[in-house]
Amino acid sequence: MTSETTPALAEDTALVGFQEHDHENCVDSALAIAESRCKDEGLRLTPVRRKVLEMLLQEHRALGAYAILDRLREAGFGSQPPVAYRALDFLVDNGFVHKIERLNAFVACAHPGATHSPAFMICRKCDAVAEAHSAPAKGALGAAARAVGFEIERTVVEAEGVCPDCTEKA
Amino acid sequence: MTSETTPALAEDTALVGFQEHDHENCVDSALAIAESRCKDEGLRLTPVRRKVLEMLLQEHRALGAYAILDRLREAGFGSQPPVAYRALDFLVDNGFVHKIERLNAFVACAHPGATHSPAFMICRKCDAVAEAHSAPAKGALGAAARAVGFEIERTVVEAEGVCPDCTEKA
DNA sequence: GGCATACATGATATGGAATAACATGACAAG
DNA sequence: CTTGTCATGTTATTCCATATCATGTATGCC
Repeated sequence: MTSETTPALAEDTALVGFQEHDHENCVDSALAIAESRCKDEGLRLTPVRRKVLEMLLQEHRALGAYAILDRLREAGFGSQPPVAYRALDFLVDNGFVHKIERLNAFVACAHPGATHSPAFMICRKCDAVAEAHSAPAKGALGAAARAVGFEIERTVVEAEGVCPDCTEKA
Repeated sequence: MTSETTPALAEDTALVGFQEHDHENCVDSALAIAESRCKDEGLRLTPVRRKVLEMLLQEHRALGAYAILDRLREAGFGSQPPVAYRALDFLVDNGFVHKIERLNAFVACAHPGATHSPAFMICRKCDAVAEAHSAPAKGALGAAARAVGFEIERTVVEAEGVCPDCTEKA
């Protein structure tokens, strides 16, 4: 589901996911950014954590916790659920990885470094996931929240539909 | 996960959204609306389905599938997972119930009758859930989708935070 | 009525997601 | 060296979800 058609579109903003890109480079640079950010902020990007991030970057799609666990086992790490969940917790808490609630699965963040409130487009045919930015608290939801006195701390925004590749094939 | 600490519903009022209301009446009228809509559209609101809807309306908060299953068992229905999931599928497909992805749980729709794309406010302290309307496809996400050719069919919008009651208590 | 069909339910079994609880190891600070 | 903290590992369990097959029930058609 990665690489294939799709012309280059305004690259540097919002979208990564349904477009071609230099994959090798994107994995390496994302890992480098993660390492540097961890160093700066005193976070420990340990081997398990790094491995999980690396494989999510490599796959470039959402992986379930048990798929991650399988790969950890193959790589010689612990293979019980908490091993994966703890690494994922760390990565999610620090913004390196996002959880896709709709799929109960995880993807590497496409915009590392930036603090953001992500939105996702999920293809129901091929499970490809693209990350965009959202500002849900500024629209109708934000108004509703203010009206009743609800304090928004975090938002989940996920659009389900069909990606350009799958539309084309059909 | 959804805590089972409901004090008996002796009162006629409970929290919808985060506001008081005439609970008895709201359950009855919602059931009536559902029945009438099913009749109109040739849908079969069978006993299991009706029971599930009724108990979600009664509880007025998100219930997990197995909590629902427990109640079905008590009411003399089948007690295996598919029984609950099939009823829930029917109710969700027809807009009587929404699934809260963040909680892997289900709530009765607060705006029956209207076709809508709901948004939710979920209190992380007490798990209360309020429903609002959203139009995510009209904002930044919609623009991003159009830009890459992603066809949005459905959206999940869930805000996590603290409800007015819990804010007050703190 | 008898029959075919579609749909609803029931029961079994299994797979995947997530966490509780407890033990060990590595390491830095005092 | 001891203590505290954080990361990892392991066991066990609970909850969420679906595939599969069998049975029942309403409906419409001949």
